[in-house]
Amino acid sequence: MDQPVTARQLAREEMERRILASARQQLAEVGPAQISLRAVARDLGVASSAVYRYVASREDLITRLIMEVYGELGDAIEQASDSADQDGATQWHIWASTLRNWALAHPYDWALVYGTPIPGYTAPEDTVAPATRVNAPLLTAGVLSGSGLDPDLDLDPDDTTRAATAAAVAPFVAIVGATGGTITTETGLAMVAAWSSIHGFINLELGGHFVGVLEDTTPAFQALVRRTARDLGLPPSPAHHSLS
Amino acid sequence: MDQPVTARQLAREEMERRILASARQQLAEVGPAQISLRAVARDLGVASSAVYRYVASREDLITRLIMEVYGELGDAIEQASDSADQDGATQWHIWASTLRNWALAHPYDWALVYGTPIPGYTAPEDTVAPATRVNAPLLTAGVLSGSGLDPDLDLDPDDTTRAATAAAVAPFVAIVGATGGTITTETGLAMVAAWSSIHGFINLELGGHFVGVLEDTTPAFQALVRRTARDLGLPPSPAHHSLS
DNA sequence: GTCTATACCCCGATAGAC
DNA sequence: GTCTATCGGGGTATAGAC
Repeated sequence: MDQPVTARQLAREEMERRILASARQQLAEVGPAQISLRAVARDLGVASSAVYRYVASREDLITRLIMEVYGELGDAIEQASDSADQDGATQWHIWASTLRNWALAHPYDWALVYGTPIPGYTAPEDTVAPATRVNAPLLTAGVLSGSGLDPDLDLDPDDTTRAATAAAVAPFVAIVGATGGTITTETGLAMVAAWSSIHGFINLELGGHFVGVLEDTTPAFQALVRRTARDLGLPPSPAHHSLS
Repeated sequence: MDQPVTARQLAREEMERRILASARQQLAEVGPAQISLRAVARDLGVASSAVYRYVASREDLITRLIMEVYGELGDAIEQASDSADQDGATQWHIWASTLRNWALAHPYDWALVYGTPIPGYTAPEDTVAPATRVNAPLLTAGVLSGSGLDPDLDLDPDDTTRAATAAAVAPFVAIVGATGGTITTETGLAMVAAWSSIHGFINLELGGHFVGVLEDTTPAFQALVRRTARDLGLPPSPAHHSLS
């Protein structure tokens, strides 16, 4: 089926690349909800109708942007993850710090994928796979398998609640199980909590909600990461000063 | 200075009320970034120029919306807070649950104040006061003062980092101190972490990021609240089954 | 594959009559 | 205080010539 690469194909790919790049820049200037095909066309110096040869609609453009952003964030996460030893606590620190640093450096890209959903737009299933990559290091690495989480950490008030809670996180526990590791319900809950706190901190920081509350956000975030590492049952690691 | 209430004033207040109500509805339909004065005018059946007699600009309208939303959320929080005993752990559970339930019931209102910032819009200082009310119960109530946080919970790797961390949360510690309570740096950090995790969970849930990960989000959230209560050093409370 | 032209919408904000 | 009219933009998407 695949023809050898023709000049036509190369030109098309180049144009697609330019369209995406222009849209990315626009995203950083006006935000996700205001992205428009016409602005892309203006930026590239072509007629707006020409863009429709490469992008089916505005929705399609946004979908591609989302996949590209997930891809780049996934790359950043993987690259940072690979360049370190496999110590669980270290991996966790690296993952969290990389996520935050990337979000601070690319706030609109972050908002596109983890911010307020764009009204009237619903992401197709194509975006699920690249989204998974971002969190993959946490599941596949030894982050959780080495968890020495306190087994007597019983937070559930009664058996009924305990059962409902176990059922609630079952899919997550199964996902981790599919990667080879095995975790308890309690560890799954700790993971969701840790994940939530990282995202929450980043979003609160980006939203300016720490102004007047935190003098310097970075040490507070580092403390948060250390706290969650402990909650995850990860053994204390050596210094992490260089992780921002 | 204040004149007795004239019919003119009543009419004006009624019109202002309608404009805000219409904008609120629009917010729920098209999202914060797409709110427009013209749509409000259309909705109310008046000329678009007439709206400018009541609202100075689009920015002004958004600011009023933000203050109104903060006000309503603050009301909900205060009401829920007052109708319960003053046990710290219970207050924390109520605060977190009320926040989440309100967010799930009013996702666009939530997004307006805690979601991705609107590009090109920066909130004036008028919005700070109503925003504070939402978190007030956590500071003024005995939530933190009764904290029996483990004093040997030393998460900081060295003295330099410890000092930087203490300086980072100093404003927050001071805010709590101004309400009469006194907390340690460690408790302040725990508070920021707990706050972050609640917000993060809500935003991840609203963004659909728990689909396929959590079968039921409510028990997971309850477990998160219990976990953060423990992190805050709050003594375990009796049952909280009815808090959803 | 790109163009012009078009149909049919949207917006913020202001001027001036009534 | 409301109106019409206007300036000067913005947008999605398609049709049809080249």
